[in-house]
Amino acid sequence: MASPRLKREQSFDFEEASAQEAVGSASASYSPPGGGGVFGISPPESSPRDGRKRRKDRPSLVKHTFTPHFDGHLWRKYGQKNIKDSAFPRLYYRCSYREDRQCLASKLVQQENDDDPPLYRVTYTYEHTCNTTPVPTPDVVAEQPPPGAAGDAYLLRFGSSAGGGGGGAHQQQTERERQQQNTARRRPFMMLSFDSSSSHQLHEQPHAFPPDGQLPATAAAASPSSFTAAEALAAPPLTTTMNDGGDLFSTWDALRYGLDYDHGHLGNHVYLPDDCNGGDDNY
DNA sequence: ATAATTTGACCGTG
DNA sequence: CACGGTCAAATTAT
Repeated sequence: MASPRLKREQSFDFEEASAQEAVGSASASYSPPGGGGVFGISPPESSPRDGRKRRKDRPSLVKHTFTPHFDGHLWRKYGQKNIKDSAFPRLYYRCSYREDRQCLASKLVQQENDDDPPLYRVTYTYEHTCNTTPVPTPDVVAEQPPPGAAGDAYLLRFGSSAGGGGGGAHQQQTERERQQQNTARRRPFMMLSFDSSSSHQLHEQPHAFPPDGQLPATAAAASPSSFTAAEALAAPPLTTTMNDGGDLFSTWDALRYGLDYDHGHLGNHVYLPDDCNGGDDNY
């Protein structure tokens, strides 16, 4: 009858409290060279009896990006809630290794705008204590989006996070985003789309990318002369010219080819410009 | 069948 | 009291 809600032992008490906002800065690189990292906190192993840390005390990192799922880590969605202050629901993700490696790393993904390339505000809480090496994922961060001014172009910052070669964590994106018609009525902004060899849940998608690595004409044709992420992505010359310092290309190249290799099971990642969900907010 | 996801409800903090 | 956050169970997808 009633819901047997068991008493959960939520004794999350941490020390340290540095809520920094790395807005427009891809400096959110998780590289703890020796007990530091972005958060610089310690795992909750002490006796959480006295220090009643408030929620606000939790170390969190705010980052704006168009690819909230491209941080090189595996996240498991554990909740979704509608925020009164936001027209979009907030998604709660936790490290998939939380139970395996006690990784308390969690992140909140909230859509800020419903622009063609929806901007997501990702709030990272705690660092990954797991030993999993993040896959080289390009971070597309938006730099200070115009609040009210005519934002014609966002400053997309392409950065590569982590550079491990072993490949421990795989990106996994399993959002049930219904494929709506790509009506590029507004700005022909291109979305980042990575297709893997293995077909996943998106059986509805026959082919997101041509084998030759060409960008979908959907936006390609729609962007006659405008800086778009697609251009930057499609820019990398496939001619093995070995451009020194081509970190960007290197990353992308590895992403497009390295990840393409079905070494096991890579997650598909298809970003579609769907104007948020249809009114499907079952409340 | 397994795993991840989804949704609702409860708790904590402000 | 209200909002936000998390957990638990149920459902769905693979």
